[in-house]
Amino acid sequence: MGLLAPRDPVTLDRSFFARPALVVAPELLGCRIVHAGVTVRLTEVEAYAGEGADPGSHAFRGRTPRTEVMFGEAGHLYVYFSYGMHWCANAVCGDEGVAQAVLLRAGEVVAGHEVAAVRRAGVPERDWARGPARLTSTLAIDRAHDGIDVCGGGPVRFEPPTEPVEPACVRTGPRVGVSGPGGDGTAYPYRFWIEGERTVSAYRPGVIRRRTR
DNA sequence: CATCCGATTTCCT
DNA sequence: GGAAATCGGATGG
Repeated sequence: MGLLAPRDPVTLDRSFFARPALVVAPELLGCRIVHAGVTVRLTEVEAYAGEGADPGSHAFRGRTPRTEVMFGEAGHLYVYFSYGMHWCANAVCGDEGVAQAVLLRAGEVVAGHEVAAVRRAGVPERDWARGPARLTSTLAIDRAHDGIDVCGGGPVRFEPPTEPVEPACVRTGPRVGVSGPGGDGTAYPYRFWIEGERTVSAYRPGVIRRRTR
């Protein structure tokens, strides 16, 4: 398997997710997430390392009621509420007790166009899942799915790519919208995307916040 | 493309 | 009590 060969097919079982988020993240590119009649092929994700290791992570300062699922078993969804009106979804990674996750940032609808068109009425198709909150909106994922197991035959599931993603097309760079120390992203180039995809969200630097203590 | 601001939870002070 | 937030839609240039 040379550097330019397509990746081996992946099996999206629990052991797939029970690895470091930085390993899982690029392998999720091209995979599909299925829920409520719509299938999205992932084109952009972001890794979040664990407690104490990643100032951008919600789990940086340790366990809270909100972040509890991130510390739990891999292969569950961590869904959080953002800016008073949006929901964003992560796949929990790593060993139990290790709070790592991969944020599902963007993708393209590859099945269920009719359902998505109703759910996202008035929105151009390109934008249906172009952004983490748009993605969950199109898939009808919200608070009810926080903590849900995606490896156990439940309503939300992942599927491997139908066409392999060329590793040469995988790019990495600064995360989007992450504030706090390292918020410029350069210290944490944990975003991964597929080069040339129209659904990759526009880069917006995080607000660089002053030290809060 | 840039800027503006909404509407609400979470967690720190 | 209040700042900050893994954002997105609207509007203006």
